[in-house]
Amino acid sequence: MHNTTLKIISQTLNLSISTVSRALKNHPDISSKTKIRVVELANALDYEPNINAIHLRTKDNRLFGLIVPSISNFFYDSFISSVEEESRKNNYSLMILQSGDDPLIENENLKLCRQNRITGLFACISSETNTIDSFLKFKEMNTPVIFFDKVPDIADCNKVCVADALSAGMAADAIIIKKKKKVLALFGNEKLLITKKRINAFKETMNSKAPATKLIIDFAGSAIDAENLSVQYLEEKPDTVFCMSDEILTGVMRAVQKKGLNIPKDIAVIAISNGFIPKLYYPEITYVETSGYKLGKLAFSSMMACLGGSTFIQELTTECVLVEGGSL
Amino acid sequence: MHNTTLKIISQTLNLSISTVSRALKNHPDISSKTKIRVVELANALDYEPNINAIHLRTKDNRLFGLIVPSISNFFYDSFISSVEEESRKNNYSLMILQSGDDPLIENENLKLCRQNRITGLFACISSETNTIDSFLKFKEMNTPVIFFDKVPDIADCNKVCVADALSAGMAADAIIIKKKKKVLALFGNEKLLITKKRINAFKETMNSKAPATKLIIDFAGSAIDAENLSVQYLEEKPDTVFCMSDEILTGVMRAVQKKGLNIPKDIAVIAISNGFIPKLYYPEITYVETSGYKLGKLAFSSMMACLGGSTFIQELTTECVLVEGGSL
DNA sequence: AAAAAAGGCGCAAACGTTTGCGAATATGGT
DNA sequence: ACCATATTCGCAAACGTTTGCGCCTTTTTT
Repeated sequence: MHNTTLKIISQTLNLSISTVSRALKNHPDISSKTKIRVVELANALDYEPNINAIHLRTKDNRLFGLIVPSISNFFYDSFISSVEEESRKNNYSLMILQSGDDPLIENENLKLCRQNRITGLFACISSETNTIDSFLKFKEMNTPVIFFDKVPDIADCNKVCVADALSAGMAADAIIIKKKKKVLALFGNEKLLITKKRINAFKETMNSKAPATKLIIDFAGSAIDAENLSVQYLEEKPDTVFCMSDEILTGVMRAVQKKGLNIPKDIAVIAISNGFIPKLYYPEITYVETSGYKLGKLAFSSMMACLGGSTFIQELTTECVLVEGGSL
Repeated sequence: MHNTTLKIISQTLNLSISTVSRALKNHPDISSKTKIRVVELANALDYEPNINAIHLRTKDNRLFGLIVPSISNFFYDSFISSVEEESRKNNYSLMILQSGDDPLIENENLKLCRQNRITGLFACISSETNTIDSFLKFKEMNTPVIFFDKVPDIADCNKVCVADALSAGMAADAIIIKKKKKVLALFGNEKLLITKKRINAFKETMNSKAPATKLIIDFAGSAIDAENLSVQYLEEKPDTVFCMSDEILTGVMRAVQKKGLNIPKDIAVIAISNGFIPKLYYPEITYVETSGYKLGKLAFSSMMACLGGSTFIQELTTECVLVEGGSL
């Protein structure tokens, strides 16, 4: 059983608990002789401070909550990976929870976060959530909330996003440079803010800089959807297909392979992606990178800014870059 | 600020702290009248019990630790997802940590787990770890450790694995049925137990049931490695390639696409996989499924068995199934 | 009607820390 | 030798719970 406590150390050393406590934190009040004695015994006994007692006493839990629709997702997992890394480096623990896109579970998770007195929350709202009141409770208690990726459509909250509009515009630019004439553009869930932003930017760029280009636009709710739609639209012989996300890309690629089309000879492909999926194919798919990893770093620094006292509400976006594969 | 405590409730209701505490847990000693009063006020004040105080008092932290080389991995993320789900359902919190395959970080993580007095640990050891002493410390303190996926090569510890030997054997059987004559088999890190098991089972099955089949066997440390090796070995015109893992598969597929080979006409492909990657291609890759999700469920139930008092050391494996794509 | 049982509640200790304050001892300056 | 100042340490309260025990009222039993 693991039960070395300050009390035990103090008793065997004939010291008071407070002296031991101070000795272990290198407090100037304590002589170096006793410090050595204490530290040595502590090591010998495998002493580990009881986190619960510390948190109870100090009221600082050094714990972040992170809520995400699903951990098992090629964007979120890299985001989480990034936040976990930073948290550990900064001596914070991280409680990761998944909502399954279910507002009920989401609320349970928020409750868990409140019970655990988290010092800050990273939240990606589920696509079914239509009220964010429970999130606002945290603001009342002065716990910062950093929304990421899927953020609420209201003003006064901290958000970090990949550059939604910019990335779609960059993809459009890349298409225009290659002088493509007929583009199939597939987007995700029509209701999501991220979709709206991307489709608007994409359309606007195309219309303003290359108005002659023909556009076929549709929305797919899943990879399967994207595959079926692609099979259908490829009959119309577009010379390029643009995919708003990795999920769409996987569907499109299956359709392309199914039809036996050669990339980039028969058809060009470009996507907005985290970077993992495009590298699975040969030639690699050209994509505008929206890195979950970078987003995680950004979210974390935003969190630290809030904890540092900044009351400045801000909406940050990661920069994004075009990664050339051979598909365009 | 969030600071409703039992004390506050008790004072405004002219009750003792203990009565309030008991009322909230529906203790039979308390009259239903006061129970109602207490519960109503608690709700009105948004009372949430302080987890730290509870844990300090009860010495039961209801917290699991989970250590994995990387969260951002198509096998582990589903494993984690599964464990998180079960933990939440059973009112446990989960602390997820990644080692980055670095024994030093691994040790830091273990320390964090000890400090947090976790009630149990799910551990996947890094491939660089050569001593598991720090893991054994947990056993001394009666905290169960369930090793998963990459498990130590010693006897007296609890392990859950995908059916390493069986899955490789099944893949071999599938190849034999198709009467393949020359098989390129690529495996992962040679030092890992999982690799040893798979290669032994694969070889044995092939040798005993189809001794005439030519085997080209090699090891790849990464997807890039696998790609390069494949490009090289494909010159020898194997009719089939077997991939020990998803990582290997992605490398092989890039090589196949690079060479412009048609699946399954020019070459057949079969893998051991989680199921995600094989579905990205057309035709889908035939694979023996080793589900991270199922493994997570298994690990969790094994953990619960340990906590339930079972001292029975066991090594469990998930069943596995052949999923036919069109690649063989 | 007296004794026994049951119901409803409070006291106080304990979990393992941190920390303000005061007390004892040692050190320095003149 | 004396006072002032450092140095080193201990006391005790506090963080928010849980829980064994005992006390005072009621109700039930005989």
